[in-house]
Amino acid sequence: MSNDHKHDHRHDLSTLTRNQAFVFETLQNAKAPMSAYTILDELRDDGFRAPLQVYRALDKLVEMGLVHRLESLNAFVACDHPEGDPHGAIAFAICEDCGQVDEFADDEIVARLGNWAKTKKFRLDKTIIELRGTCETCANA
Amino acid sequence: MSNDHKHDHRHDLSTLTRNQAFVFETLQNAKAPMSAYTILDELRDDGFRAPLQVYRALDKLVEMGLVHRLESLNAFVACDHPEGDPHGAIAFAICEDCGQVDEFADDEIVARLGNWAKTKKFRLDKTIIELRGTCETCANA
DNA sequence: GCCAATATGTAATAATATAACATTTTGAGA
DNA sequence: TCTCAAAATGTTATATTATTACATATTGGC
Repeated sequence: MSNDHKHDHRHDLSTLTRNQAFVFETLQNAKAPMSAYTILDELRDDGFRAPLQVYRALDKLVEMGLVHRLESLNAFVACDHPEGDPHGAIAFAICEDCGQVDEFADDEIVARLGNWAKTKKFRLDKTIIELRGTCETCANA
Repeated sequence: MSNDHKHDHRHDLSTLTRNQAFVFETLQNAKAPMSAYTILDELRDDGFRAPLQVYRALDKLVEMGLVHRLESLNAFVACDHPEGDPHGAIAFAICEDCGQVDEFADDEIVARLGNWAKTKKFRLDKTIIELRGTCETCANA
């Protein structure tokens, strides 16, 4: 059985620490995924000086489910889901052109992967689904 | 429509260049995914001296469909499929413990993702599905 | 207030990946 | 076979992403 549900959005934003809040806000304002180092550069003026400050905040935010890491980009996005709406595995569609990310869930896919895991007795911790391509807008441009 | 089928196993192994053959053989003999730098270290004795020699061979091998890149590991594995058996998107189940990778296909999942893309008019170039967890053997150990 | 857990600051370094440029090899067609 | 363009290779330097190690500060339950 998957435990992707482990990290719900139980976390009140007011419980974020100073650094976590800065990083989260930066990601929320971003139009596309950001690398840790890009975030760092944006936060120099707010007293950030080292990568670890960003990585540590990101670790927590991902753990809380407020931020997602895009493995195929080595970058991060703020979660798109309505506050407090917990979810299982999510798929990301990433436009190579404009960088925009569309986040969606498909229960049937999650179920099929869970089933495969069950059959193989594979203990599933984390599911990564990323689609790379071109969004409608960029395809028409 | 996905064009994940673009890179079939049309490529005769005899068409591999010297460097490609070395890298491919190294991956085929490996029990777990290898990073580019680990491959480089294994091939020092065969005249490899720089990362680019490995990355360039990997690029071609991935293009040919003989090797897969695991995005969540920044590592590479030799394709597991019988020679000449073309395939669409593949899922990888990666054991965090022993590193072994189980490669599988699920047409229904591919279809659903393709459908999502069609609906959103997203031009799908590449599908990444990676399951992180613990394999049966390691779970019992 | 005490103290343990958590968060932060900072420097150094490790791990992964690409840019830029020179040279060599390969293979299709004249 | 010769030619020449495409592909592959060699090499140095550098960019990008991520972690280790250690010191200090803050927070919150008791």
